[in-house]
Amino acid sequence: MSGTNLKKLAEELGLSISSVSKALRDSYEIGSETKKRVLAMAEKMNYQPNPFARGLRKRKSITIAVVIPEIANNFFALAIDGIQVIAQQKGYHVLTYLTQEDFKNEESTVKHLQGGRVDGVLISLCGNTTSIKHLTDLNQSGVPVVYFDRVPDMLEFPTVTTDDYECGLKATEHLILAGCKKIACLCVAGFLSTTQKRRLGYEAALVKHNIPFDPKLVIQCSNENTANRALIKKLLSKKGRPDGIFASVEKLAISTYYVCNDIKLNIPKQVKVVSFSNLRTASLLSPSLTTIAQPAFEIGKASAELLFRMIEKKNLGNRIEKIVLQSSLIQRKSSAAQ
Amino acid sequence: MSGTNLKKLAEELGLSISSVSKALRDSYEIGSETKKRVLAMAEKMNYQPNPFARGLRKRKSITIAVVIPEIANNFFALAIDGIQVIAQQKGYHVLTYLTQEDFKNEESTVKHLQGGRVDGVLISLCGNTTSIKHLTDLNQSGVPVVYFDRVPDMLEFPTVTTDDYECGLKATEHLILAGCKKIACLCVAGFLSTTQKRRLGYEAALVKHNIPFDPKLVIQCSNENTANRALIKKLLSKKGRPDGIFASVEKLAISTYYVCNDIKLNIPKQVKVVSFSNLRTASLLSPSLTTIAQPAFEIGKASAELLFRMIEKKNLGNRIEKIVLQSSLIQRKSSAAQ
DNA sequence: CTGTTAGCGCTTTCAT
DNA sequence: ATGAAAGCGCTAACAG
Repeated sequence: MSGTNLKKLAEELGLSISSVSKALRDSYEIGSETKKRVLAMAEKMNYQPNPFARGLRKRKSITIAVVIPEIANNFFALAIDGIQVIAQQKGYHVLTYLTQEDFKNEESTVKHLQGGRVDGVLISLCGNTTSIKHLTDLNQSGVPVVYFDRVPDMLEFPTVTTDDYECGLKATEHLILAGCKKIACLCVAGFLSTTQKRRLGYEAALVKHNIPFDPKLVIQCSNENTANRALIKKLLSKKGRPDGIFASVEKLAISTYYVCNDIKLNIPKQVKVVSFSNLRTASLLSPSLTTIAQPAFEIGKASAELLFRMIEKKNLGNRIEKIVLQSSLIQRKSSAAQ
Repeated sequence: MSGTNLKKLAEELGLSISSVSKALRDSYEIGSETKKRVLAMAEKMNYQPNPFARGLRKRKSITIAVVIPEIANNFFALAIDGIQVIAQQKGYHVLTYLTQEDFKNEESTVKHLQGGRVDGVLISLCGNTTSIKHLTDLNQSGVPVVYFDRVPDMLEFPTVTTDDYECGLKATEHLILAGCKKIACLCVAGFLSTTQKRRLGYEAALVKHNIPFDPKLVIQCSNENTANRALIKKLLSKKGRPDGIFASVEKLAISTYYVCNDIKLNIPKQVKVVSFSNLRTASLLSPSLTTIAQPAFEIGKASAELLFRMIEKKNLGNRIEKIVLQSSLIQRKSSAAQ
């Protein structure tokens, strides 16, 4: 039992509960002498206010929730890092939830957030999310929601994203300029706007360079690594295989890396690969992979900052702010250590 | 405003607040007819109990805190994953805090946890933590604390760790058996038991194989990547450089990888490297790095399970349980894709 | 400047 | 089987 509460403090000091409360909150109604005494005693008795009592009374939790599909993924880990930095600055607590890429999980998690547990929510949707009613409900119950990276396809929400279309184009163009004639696009199935936009960028690059679009070169992958690897292996094993690969998410680039290793295909001599990723992983991947690095940390920070702006202004998404950050193409110089 | 509370539900149903409360908690005191009506109305009005009111009343938060030095680090990301899985099973919420390897941060974070915000704490200490008074205080105030991975050096606490000494020995022995004559040990400075134990394992392996111990080969690194790289570069640039490197943490292995790339030193032909790491990163690192993979996900799960056992039994650390999990040495077959 | 009081939403005796 | 009432610890309006 921590047990040190206002009542005990007040008894010890011979003051009333409310005076102690006011003294601790540095109210102008309290004399400086008394304040000192109270502060000293609070320190001595190791007093910490009960967050539940305060939350109940003030109808404020000083807490935000972060809902993400997974965390064993550099992008989200870095994003959380950014979120935490801002939250800490603001004196907020951060509840983290993993949906494990499962819509059912996302739905029940968001529902649990209705009761007033948090003052705001940051979310990156999971791959198979089709409806966001659970989130609009939450929003209507008074909780501001900011979507980051994996955002709903509609226009009416506060979002923080990167320039996915442009980067899909840039990445594919990079392969074309490197001499690739037959470029495959590895996508993840689903309605995620990010993947969609990247694929559209891929197609636009082909059009721009007068390369015919072959739907058979667009590979719909899943969340199953082994299944994905089988698909990629099949793609790269047959003759007439592509000489360029655009992996629209990091995971698929890693799978490609594996498969190439496995079937002894040299990157970049036999196949060139360009992938979305982030700085840290990019540095670990074979130096021969070119990557589009998303500013994950900055996305986290920007999302949290936007959310806090909304919380402070009690803006539930009436004035919608949309932020788009720039990714950068990173091409590592080939190395000698191979 | 969510606004749906027991009072409104009760009014709508023409029942008393307490009856509705009981019905929702499936009390035997309420008739099954009434229960159905209540449940239906709660569903309809999208009722979610206020966690603060409940927490205040029941003196229980259904929340745990996870305090870690950083998250943009595969080990901790995977550990959190494991923790979340267990917490979700138990219906608990998870507050995450990053200390950013800063003791001051760790101290103030832990202090904020005193007020009853959480029912238990999982912590991995930061590198420069020397005293754990803040944690023993927290524990005495009634909050069970489980230490994982980076645990205090003393014996009296519930911990979840890996077999660091054995693995330090195993890793070094691996290098010796691979023919290395001059093996350097990259450590991080500080009182972390993990690093200490790994270094002791390194020394033990040398003794076992009659290799003289040269203190100049033990490099004390820091949290500064650039400084570390400079140290490693210096180590590997001079003639008479080591032919084997034991990196006691993943970060240092990555730095080594960079430096070797930079100064065109071939791994493993010119320098063999073995490092602590975890499965996912191990697979990204050059196939020529051998790694000791820590079961990060399992550590997370085991830690959370231990904590919940303590919470349920109101065990504040009187009966101390210590869990040691096994790491495994992973040697990737060299690949053709280089 | 300090104290009294009501009440946030919920659970839990205790009555009925 | 249902309801009334007290109280968890805190804040804020109102008195003094």
